[in-house]
Amino acid sequence: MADLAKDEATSDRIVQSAAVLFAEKGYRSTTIQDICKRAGANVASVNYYFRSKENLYREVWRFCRDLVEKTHALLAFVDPDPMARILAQQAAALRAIFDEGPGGLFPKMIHREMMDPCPISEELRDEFIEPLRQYLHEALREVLGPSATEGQLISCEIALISPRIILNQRGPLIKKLLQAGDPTPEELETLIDSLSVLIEGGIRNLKMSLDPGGEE
Amino acid sequence: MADLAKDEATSDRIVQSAAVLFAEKGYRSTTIQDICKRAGANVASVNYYFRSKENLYREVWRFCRDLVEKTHALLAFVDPDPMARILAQQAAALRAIFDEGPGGLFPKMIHREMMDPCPISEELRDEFIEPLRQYLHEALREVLGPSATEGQLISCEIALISPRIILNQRGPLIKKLLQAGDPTPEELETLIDSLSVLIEGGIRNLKMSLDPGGEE
DNA sequence: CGTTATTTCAAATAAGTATTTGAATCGGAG
DNA sequence: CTCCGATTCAAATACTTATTTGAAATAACG
Repeated sequence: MADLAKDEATSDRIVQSAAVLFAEKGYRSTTIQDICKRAGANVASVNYYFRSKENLYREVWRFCRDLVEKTHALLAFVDPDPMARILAQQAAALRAIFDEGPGGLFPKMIHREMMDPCPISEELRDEFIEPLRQYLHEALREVLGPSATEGQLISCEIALISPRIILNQRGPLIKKLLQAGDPTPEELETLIDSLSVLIEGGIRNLKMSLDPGGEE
Repeated sequence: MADLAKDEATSDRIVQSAAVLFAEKGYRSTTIQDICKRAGANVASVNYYFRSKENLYREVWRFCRDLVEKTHALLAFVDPDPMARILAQQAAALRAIFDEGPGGLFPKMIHREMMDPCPISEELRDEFIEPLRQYLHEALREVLGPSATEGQLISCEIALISPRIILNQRGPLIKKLLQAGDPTPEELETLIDSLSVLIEGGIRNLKMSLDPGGEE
């Protein structure tokens, strides 16, 4: 039987290789052959251990989520200031995108999935993605108050999440904008800072347009 | 010989069908069979008239661009206030994304292309996309002044362009956020308004962080 | 060692899609 | 009408990629 506890079992190597490739290129653009080459395994191994590519994808999601939960309990520390929570989540998400290590995998999977539907999108969204979105939604509601419409909250969510997705994708646009390949750590901090300043000013402005005599 | 001037020549029907499908699903996800079915033509027609899918794609770009130039001369009217130019471009781009008519095709092609590289990305970017980006870049420079770094300008570009791309893609995220399918015209205007308020406040905040004693 | 279960592998199969081909059809010029 | 080039078409080809298969290699265990 497959001894999954052993160090370099083939099925483990496949999950790990697949995680990196799915996070980087998405479900559809990653072929079984790529995965197996990287894992040093035969093409038949994926179907031997996981029955199908789709099933391997499910496994990879669990693997990445468990990785995150093992390292730092997500959202454990809750800042009382909702704006601080929003900005912290944003900064963490952006940093994860450029994190080469295994901690970056789960956010990358999420951002891929938001863009490019795979055959089991629905299932994944409810289990892995929706909770994080809810967290953001509630923080926004708290910042903007009861007079904000749902449509306005959604606009904020779009403004927050879309840069993450775009930066994660490393598509033609980003390649052009970040000419010199990936940003250095300092450039990354600058980027995160600027995007924070933009989003914070944006949300403040929206709040002001709702509630001209704001309390401050 | 193919009489392209005639009303419903097959090659015209193919270009038009292809434009709609490429704009909606991107280069890779659109098959020649889809295009031909929509155009009521045989699968061999694409290669008969255009030699290859790639070449048809080039043709579609020219077609969409010419469409735009015929209807409203792009960027012809230049507002002296750079912030107004930025917001106008943003609103126009967002509206185009939900425009069912042929005028929406060109922006949709651009937004697709920024996300999903096709075999001739480089060529297209230089010819069709870069001029629009330059326009935005210069307006941002004018708003933020000489003390803004290039990195900050790029952050603004990302904040502006990424919501467009995400909304254009109609991917899983947007499907979830805009539950009831496409927004009604009123919802669309609300969305555009909110995003405008967000971006305007964001850029103002960034300017303020550069130049604490702003002239106003 | 020998038997049995597990794992690996190269090759076969299957399914999707772009491209090519050669015959059939159509439409206008003579 | 007849002929000829232009167009359409169904079928063939080529390529990519997921999946299956059956045999060979390996490990487990008596």
